Amino acid sequence: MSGFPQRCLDCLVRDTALCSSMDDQELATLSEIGRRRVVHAGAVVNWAGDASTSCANVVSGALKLTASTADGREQIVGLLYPGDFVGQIFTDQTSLTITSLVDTDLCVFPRAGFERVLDEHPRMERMLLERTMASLQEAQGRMLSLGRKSTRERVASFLLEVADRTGSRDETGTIRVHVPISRGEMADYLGMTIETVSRQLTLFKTAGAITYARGDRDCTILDRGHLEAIAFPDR
Amino acid sequence: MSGFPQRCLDCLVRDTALCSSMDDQELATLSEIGRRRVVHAGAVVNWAGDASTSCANVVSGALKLTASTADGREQIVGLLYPGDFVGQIFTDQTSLTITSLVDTDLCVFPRAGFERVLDEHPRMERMLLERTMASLQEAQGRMLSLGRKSTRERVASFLLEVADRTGSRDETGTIRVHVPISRGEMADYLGMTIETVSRQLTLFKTAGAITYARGDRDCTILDRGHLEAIAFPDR
DNA sequence: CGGAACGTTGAGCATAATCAACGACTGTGG
DNA sequence: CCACAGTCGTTGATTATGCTCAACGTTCCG
Repeated sequence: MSGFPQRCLDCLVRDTALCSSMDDQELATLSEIGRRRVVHAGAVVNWAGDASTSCANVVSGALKLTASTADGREQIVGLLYPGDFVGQIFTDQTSLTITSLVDTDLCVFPRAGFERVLDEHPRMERMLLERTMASLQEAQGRMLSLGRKSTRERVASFLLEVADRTGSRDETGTIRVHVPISRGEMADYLGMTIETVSRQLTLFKTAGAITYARGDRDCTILDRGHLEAIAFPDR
Repeated sequence: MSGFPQRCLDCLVRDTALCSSMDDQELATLSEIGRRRVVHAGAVVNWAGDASTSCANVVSGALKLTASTADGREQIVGLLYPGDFVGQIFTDQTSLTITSLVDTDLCVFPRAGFERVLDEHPRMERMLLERTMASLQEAQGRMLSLGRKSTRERVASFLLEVADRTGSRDETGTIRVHVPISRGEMADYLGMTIETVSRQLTLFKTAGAITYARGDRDCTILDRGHLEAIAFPDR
């Protein structure tokens, strides 16, 4: 079957990634230039400053995007999940370091080829535009958090954010949440130190709003209202 | 002369705004739906939460984009200058308050009409995509600043930023800078208080890196290297 | 068993916020 | 013309938030 993208047929993100803007016919052109790549946990996919030669869709797993100062301070500026697009196109140099948080599958495209496909597929370009705008809006919310919220508010917001993305609610109203990152990464995401993250979590646990086993990345939200009241103070 | 956009002919941003992606012919369709609007200093152009019914190009002047918490804390998430595009398209509700910093001319389009023009003009859509990506990258840099830099570093970076955008250098190497915003707005931009901004500026003045008349928005950078060393510490 | 990585907790400290007072400048009204 | 209030910026004193430094417990591996 000529050019029919076998690999794409059973792809986990066929209907959520940028590919979902293409029909099976169109997908052939994209499929031709894409290659699957497995990235093991903790590996750096791209260093800030590298030439921008490729981009990708996240198929499974998770990535973090970090910006850093010359003296080594780090800020996580984004977390990416299956279906998300990664890469800095239309520019020759990257500004972010990309690291996998867990074993991750990528569908990688050479940048030049991807840009050519984009030229010819307005629906995909539109989808990318909408997603870029959504990322920008998310970034604006995070600027508000980083600039104006207390550490307590930021930790509470973060837990709710993760709960909304991946949490599963049981019949008693408790929400099981898997926090995909370490304390250190939470700190880098929230613009604070490991110690402060740990202390704030302990305070929430003491207050009965959450529980978790010591050092564990699984967390149960017992009192969502409590966290919401802290994350979004009305006055 | 059929549909030839008279108003656009002598437009100050004909060659820098999104319009620069269109030839005179194409511009007619955009011109038809655009209307000039003058916004006086301090006026709110849009409140966060309003329906997203229009968008615009900044023709002259300057705008600030602010995000805020329910209890009134504000963070400036962007400053817009002539040639910049304003508005949240592809979404029905706005999330940002837009305020003019000085008397500002806008070229306003109804959102629906603008989106239709975008559908039909891939070069303009591409330009908007590139600009949105640039805004996102800028936002990522600001997340790093807000999350990981000291107030001193942030104020120094800000002065350099403004100098690079609008500063004029004279023969002795000093740079005249007009800071387009009040101390309060600098604080909102940099995620700190008015008092801290003032103190950091005083420190730079005392150190001989800058001068300014008390309370003035015009500032002279005497020692760019000093500010750079503070803004970008190497170790 | 030893070491490394990670998380927690405590003590002390520094940075920046808060609270307060004051000076300079602007525009208004007497 | 001056008195006045209002806004904005500066400066000082005090407080609190969150960082730094340090110690220690746990878990996971070799």
